[in-house]
Amino acid sequence: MKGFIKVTKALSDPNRVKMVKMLQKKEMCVCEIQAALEIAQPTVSKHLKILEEAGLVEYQKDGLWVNYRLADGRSSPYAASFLGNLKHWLEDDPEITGIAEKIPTIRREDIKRK
Amino acid sequence: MKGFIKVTKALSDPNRVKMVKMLQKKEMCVCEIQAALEIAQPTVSKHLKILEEAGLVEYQKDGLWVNYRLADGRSSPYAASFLGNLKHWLEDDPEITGIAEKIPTIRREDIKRK
DNA sequence: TTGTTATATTTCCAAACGGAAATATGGAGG
DNA sequence: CCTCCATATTTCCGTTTGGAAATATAACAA
Repeated sequence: MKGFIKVTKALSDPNRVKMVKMLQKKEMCVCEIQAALEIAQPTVSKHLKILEEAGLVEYQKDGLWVNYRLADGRSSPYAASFLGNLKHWLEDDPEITGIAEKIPTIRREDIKRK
Repeated sequence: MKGFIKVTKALSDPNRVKMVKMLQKKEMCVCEIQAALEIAQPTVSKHLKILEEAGLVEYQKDGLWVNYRLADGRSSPYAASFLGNLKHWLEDDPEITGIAEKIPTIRREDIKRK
């Protein structure tokens, strides 16, 4: 039960769902996700941790960057199933398509922070 | 997006998931669900409303009783999909099997309130 | 009508949640 | 060593959530 609740809870926040949908397109680092969603960097990190603990995403460090990608589903059958469904779900959602259009314009080298 | 979030939010609480699993066995009234979960009646009603607004359950009045059952899924494709998955998911979960064993012993005529 | 019963709604409280600001960590390059 | 820079963690704040108690609603019965 706990594993199932972790996945549904992780997917019960719009920004986290958007992150999953973004990562369907390509692997992204924290700062790219931040640029796409326009929320603070610590907030992005917190959300990504929740997704990771639910078995929905995984990451790989590359120098200073941390690249996140969709998990393969080995750690949670529930996560695997939801990730499968989300491949076709929400594809026509305006919030999702808006972000999808924005992604190609985001390059990690160009991101400025204050 | 909103419809999807409603379903995942509805299924992100253990008691609500238990309600769905119970209703897979049979149609139940509020007082029977209350007896099975051992939580206060207003809490049961509140949870059922959340499940109903997510398109996961529906109800039919029968005199004083209100019988809840799983929705047919027409109101939400997400709800329909999750209900399908939940038919086999959590079947061996101890929390779920414990409740499943308890259900046959609950008869609405025997339930006493204070 | 009055009373009784099952359910819904309201009200309140403590805990959890999403968010941002400040701070800490840790790798890369002088 | 020291300084950047990307990310993580901590801290705090306002909002939401799950819960129970009190109250309201609605349907049956006398």
